[in-house]
Amino acid sequence: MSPSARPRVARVRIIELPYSADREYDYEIPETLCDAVHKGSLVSVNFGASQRRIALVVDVVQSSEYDKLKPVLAVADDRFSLDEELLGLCMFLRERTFASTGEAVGAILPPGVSKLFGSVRRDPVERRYSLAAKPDDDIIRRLSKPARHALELLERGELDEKTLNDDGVSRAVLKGLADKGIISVRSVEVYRNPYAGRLVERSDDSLNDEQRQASDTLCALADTHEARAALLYGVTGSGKTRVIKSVIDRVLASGRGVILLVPEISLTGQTVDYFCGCYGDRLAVIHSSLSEGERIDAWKRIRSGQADVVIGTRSAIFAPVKRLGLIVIDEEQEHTYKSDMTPKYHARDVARYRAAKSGALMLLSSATPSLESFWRAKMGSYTLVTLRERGSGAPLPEVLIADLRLDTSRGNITPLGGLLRGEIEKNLASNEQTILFVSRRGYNNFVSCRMCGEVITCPHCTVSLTYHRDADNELLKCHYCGYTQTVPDKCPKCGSPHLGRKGFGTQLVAEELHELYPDARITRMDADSTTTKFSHEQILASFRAHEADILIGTQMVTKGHNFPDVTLVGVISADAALYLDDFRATERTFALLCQVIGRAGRGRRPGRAVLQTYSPENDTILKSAAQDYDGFYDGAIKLRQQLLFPPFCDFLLLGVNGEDEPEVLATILKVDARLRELIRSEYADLPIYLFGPLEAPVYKVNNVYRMRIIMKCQQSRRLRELISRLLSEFAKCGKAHLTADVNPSSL
DNA sequence: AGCACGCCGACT
DNA sequence: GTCGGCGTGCTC
Repeated sequence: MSPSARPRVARVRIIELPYSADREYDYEIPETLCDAVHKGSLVSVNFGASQRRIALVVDVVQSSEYDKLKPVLAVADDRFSLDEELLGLCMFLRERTFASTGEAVGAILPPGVSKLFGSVRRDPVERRYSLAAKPDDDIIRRLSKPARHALELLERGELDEKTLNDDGVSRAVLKGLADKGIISVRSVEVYRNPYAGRLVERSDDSLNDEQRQASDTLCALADTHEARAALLYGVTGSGKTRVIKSVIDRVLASGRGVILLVPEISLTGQTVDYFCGCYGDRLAVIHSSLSEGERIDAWKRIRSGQADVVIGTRSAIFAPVKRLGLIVIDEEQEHTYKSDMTPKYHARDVARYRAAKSGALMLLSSATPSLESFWRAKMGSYTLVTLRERGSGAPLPEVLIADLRLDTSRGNITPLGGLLRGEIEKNLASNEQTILFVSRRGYNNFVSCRMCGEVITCPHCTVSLTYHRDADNELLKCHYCGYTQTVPDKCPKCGSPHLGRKGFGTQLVAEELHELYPDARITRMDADSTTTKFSHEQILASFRAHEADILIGTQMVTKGHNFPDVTLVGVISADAALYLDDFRATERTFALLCQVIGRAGRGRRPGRAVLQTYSPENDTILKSAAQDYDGFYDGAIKLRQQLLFPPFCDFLLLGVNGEDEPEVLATILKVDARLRELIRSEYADLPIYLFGPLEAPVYKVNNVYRMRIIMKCQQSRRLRELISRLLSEFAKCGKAHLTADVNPSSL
């Protein structure tokens, strides 16, 4: 062997090891695999006592300190290995979110990692036929009728089997011709793409002066090819999508790729359609309800460069886009961008990392930005680009605040107060459409005893059950674990038969409306009525076609749909989300109300909105009624600063979960003691406030008990080191599991 | 996580 | 005397 021998040692991390064992191990690369194994390869190895494991190669080196190396046994399909950029991303994710390497790889790669070995997946192929040799007339004469027909069709060029079949040419005929050498066959890999061939009319995407200016600013940032971040802030209807489209065009024209994140695919059908229309085959759509095959194919199209625009939900931030030039996060404040399952990442943090690595522009877009992002924009770390005009020229809707206390004092206990009923009646009379928004968060629609006050709760979770009614059943359902039971005829605690429903959900509102306005056509849209894949789209399309007068729905109805005939929007309870014990409650309420209000009057006729509330003087409600984001921001950010809340600090949530309650309690106490000890000694330099141990707001879910410690701190390498040590020490406890979540979406 | 090793109780 | 409990500890 010459001294310049090829590197023979693979430095790997084993997939599916607990946090404490997740470090680097060295393996020898056998001669036969030398060319195949590289940084980012997935390999199979024996680990410990002859266990076959999958491992990620993080480096390839000349030699190892360790002298008894085991060999690398096999290498997985190289199309699913990580390139330098994705490998870095994987390590970033591992460090920032305290995920194991396996969990990080799982988030980045499309198929289950475990499926990379074992049975070989066959790529789906399609046969294509074309003319080979020009047959002489004599032959032609001897061919069957369908065969001659096939030749005619193929005169114009290559065709796929399905098209030929549709034209009456069977597989057998084609095989015959192919055997005679008259036509040739080739197999091409096809990609499963449910969005392929979706026909969408191109819409007008010209820009007004303000939009043009915004676009110019953003394009200039993208053109620097340096890591940049910007916030596009503009009211509903100001044409943010058009501006985004023009920046995407610019980046694509420079030969670079784009990722566009949306909060939820099913709720953003119009946006997806719009971009399908713009980019056709170079677009890949990624979201959670793709099948595994579709997901793998999307990944391959992106990795190979055939698709250079990706639109998708949170996980699309990991798409292997080549020469990434732009990452757009639409509706940036939405909490769906924060993953609450391991790895517990925020898409915005991943975007910032990727933008930094590839010299791309990260563009956040919103009508009601998160306080964190708007603050960063004001502080200058993001370029702030503002759209003030409503592009359509339509004025903002008139907002009426309905004081529900007036109705209650008159003995009216109904979700529909007098003011709102009056407006609905006006709309019905003039044949204009209405949207009613019902928030089902919090204690809506539960059953309680009128005598002792007992609330019927789920036996597996510490939440009340929600009342549902279909054709002829009355049922109580748990929205956390799915448990269902019938409505009891007497109180389980005191035996009283006087059980009553409190609060209201979409169903109750729908029933009330039916009673009040038997002739009105009413549609309901919520998690119960949209169980099948495209039912959202059907309901929305039918409503847009004015096949119903009133649409009742939850959050789903608030997203960017354009309904020109809607002139009235009603919010059944504007308070519902205000008093949740979460520090982002007001911010969410504000954004939600602004969005709902924005649904009204997007056509020619002016719109109006009715907000029903028990606290008409509440500042958040007043500010949202005035669509005054800037005013809301000023107040809210001052409060955050006084209380030292994000963005002025970070939260880190340590949780202990387990089915054995005493075990969970014992473990959280041990974690707490150890944490305090570390903070007092080795990590005394870190500024940390500890709260807890506390029960999680929903203490038991699906029979899992949840305790937590909340840390107010400042993200840093050293803080992560502290947490990482804690996780290594406690991850081994089998019966109660310790997890960490940095800046969780709610506390 | 697995799977060894290891040191104590009830069985062929 | 052995089989088997699950408490530590290691895995290139």
